[in-house]
Amino acid sequence: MGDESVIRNSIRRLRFEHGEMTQQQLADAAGCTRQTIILLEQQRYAPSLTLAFRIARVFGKGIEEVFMFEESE
Amino acid sequence: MGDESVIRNSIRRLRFEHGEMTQQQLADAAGCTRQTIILLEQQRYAPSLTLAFRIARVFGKGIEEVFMFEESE
DNA sequence: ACATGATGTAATATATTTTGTACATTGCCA
DNA sequence: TGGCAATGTACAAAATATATTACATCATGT
Repeated sequence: MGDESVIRNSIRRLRFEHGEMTQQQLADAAGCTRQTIILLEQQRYAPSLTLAFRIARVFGKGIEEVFMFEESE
Repeated sequence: MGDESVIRNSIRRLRFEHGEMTQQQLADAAGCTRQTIILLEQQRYAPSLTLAFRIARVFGKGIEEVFMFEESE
């Protein structure tokens, strides 16, 4: 899928809205590494659908409230 | 993420509900290969979040209407 | 001044998703 | 009967996501 569609996310904001939750705490809650959270917050890549579900669930949100799909055109 | 959480999907059903849409047509509309659609319909793996968004969008649905997160416990 | 916790960087290794290609099967219809 | 469209299988290769480890920086509190 060599397209230019991009996925943004609000992880950083949500983390702070959840009592200054730490990257490490989120990683633990979502079952991934802190490194992964860092890269996601920096919008370096889109997560797997599985991880997206898990992260959204930590915040009690739906996937599309956390991750935004940005069309190519 | 070596866990046992599983993602199910309703692609096959949605395809038929959309005028017997062909695997190839869906693949084209979603910007992936027919092979990928086949494997997804067989629940062989979870798609990337990007592809999940694209497929859902082809059907005019939200991600969570097409892909279901199944908790480990 | 020092220790500590939170964040960031970098490099490499592993896992997973997606493609590409080639071929098999089945059902349909001229 | 023969051809074609739709689906499926198998396998290797490419692309991408995630983990691991180790170290850097900055702010805070003592």
